[in-house]
Amino acid sequence: MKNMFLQEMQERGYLHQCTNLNKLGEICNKKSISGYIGFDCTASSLHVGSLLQIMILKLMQKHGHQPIVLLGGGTTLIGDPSGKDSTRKILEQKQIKKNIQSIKRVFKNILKTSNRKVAPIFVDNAEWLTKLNYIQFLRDIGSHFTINKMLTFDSVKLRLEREQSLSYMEFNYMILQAYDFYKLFINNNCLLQIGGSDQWGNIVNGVELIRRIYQKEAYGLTTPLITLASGAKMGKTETGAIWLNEDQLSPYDYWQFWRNTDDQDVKRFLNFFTEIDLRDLKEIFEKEKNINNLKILLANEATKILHGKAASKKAANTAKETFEKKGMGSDLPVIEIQSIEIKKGVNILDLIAKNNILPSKSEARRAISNKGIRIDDIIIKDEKKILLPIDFKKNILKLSYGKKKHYLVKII
RNA sequence: GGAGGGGUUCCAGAGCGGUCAAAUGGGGCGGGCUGUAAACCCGUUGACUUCGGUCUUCGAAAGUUCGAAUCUUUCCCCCUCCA
Repeated sequence: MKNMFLQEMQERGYLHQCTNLNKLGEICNKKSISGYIGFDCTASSLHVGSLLQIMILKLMQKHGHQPIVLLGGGTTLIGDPSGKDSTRKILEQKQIKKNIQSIKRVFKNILKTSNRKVAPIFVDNAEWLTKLNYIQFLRDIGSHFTINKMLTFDSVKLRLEREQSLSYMEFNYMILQAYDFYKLFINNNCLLQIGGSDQWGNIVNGVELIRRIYQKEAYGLTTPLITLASGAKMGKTETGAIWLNEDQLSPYDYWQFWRNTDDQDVKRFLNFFTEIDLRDLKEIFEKEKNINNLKILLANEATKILHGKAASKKAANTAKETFEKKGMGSDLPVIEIQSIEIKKGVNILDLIAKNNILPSKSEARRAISNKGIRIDDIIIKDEKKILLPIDFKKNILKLSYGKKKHYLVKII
């Protein structure tokens, strides 16, 4: 008998590997379990690369299981060597604490918090990792790991094969992650750890540690690595990461990110990043032949999950207003100028550079000579253009850089 | 510990006394085509500029020279081989 939760995991494409799928299914059928995913706290916000994991936590809730969000305040002090060629710069504890606070907000937006049974539990592994007694830890936990085995894990093996240095500190990462699982198993009765496919080794270590110490079975499950049709990893566009925190990426820009999805990725992403029922999705795919409508649907739904219905609608309306009607959407970023300044005249280059539309005047000049700057959809040809009150209709004007970046310049 | 190779602009990688803000490729950005897609084509890719130029960059510092990414010295870092 298949379990609904795992079945949906599979159908949505979230499932890559599992230590024991059948057994886990049986347990999930009998009772609600809690499972955890660990998140790195290197930055003050997660980006879309972590979104799939968060969707899984949400899916757990849907099926009555309780998600545990482990914010790795302790492990971030060490740095996971998985999938990395070089040691990351080590952050200070204070910064990590700040990051955790900031990251938490996203989970509170996305996950259901009202129903106590499935409300997410937040834990920070700094709580236990920073208090470990070294000798005691080596005796209790370290004795269960053999170097022979550890050397075979990809995270270590690849680094060594490439002859990239791996510090002893990083080498210990997998043990710490195994210990996390062990801790949560005892403290929170957490039976399951989920992670990206690069976490498989780390997860299996946890499962084995629990088996060694308690002769009990815990479960591990990984998700596939999501790549874009272009082959790039998700979330790290060169323009800047697609942050989940609103203060680092506006709902409008987030909506745009999804709207600009590659054709080839759209259906997959609707499965991954929306909560639309799978049967409904199937029907939509059959009926809707205009791929752009699917992209809009994706943008609407994905933005709704992160920023809420109202923000999603607003972003969609702004997009419609701006791109379809060539007008001014209200959700476009606003640049304010003092009316005294505008009476004196504001140089277009200064305006662009000072408001970070482009990083320097030189780039602004270049953009102008490449026909990349428009005011109210008219190409600016003169880099010496001075903005004066007559350029504004009703104290407002639309400044565009390229086809997609639009700003409202307002006189205040 | 001994011997050698190397650190160049976002990345890879040329340059090895002036013609170097630095070839070429990738990536990015802009334009064209289109559908706010992909592919393709074109342009652009240190900063400031009164568009004449000016200023800051080739691991760091000091020096040689009219002139240094290029030569010398010291220092820092990485790699390879031998022990």
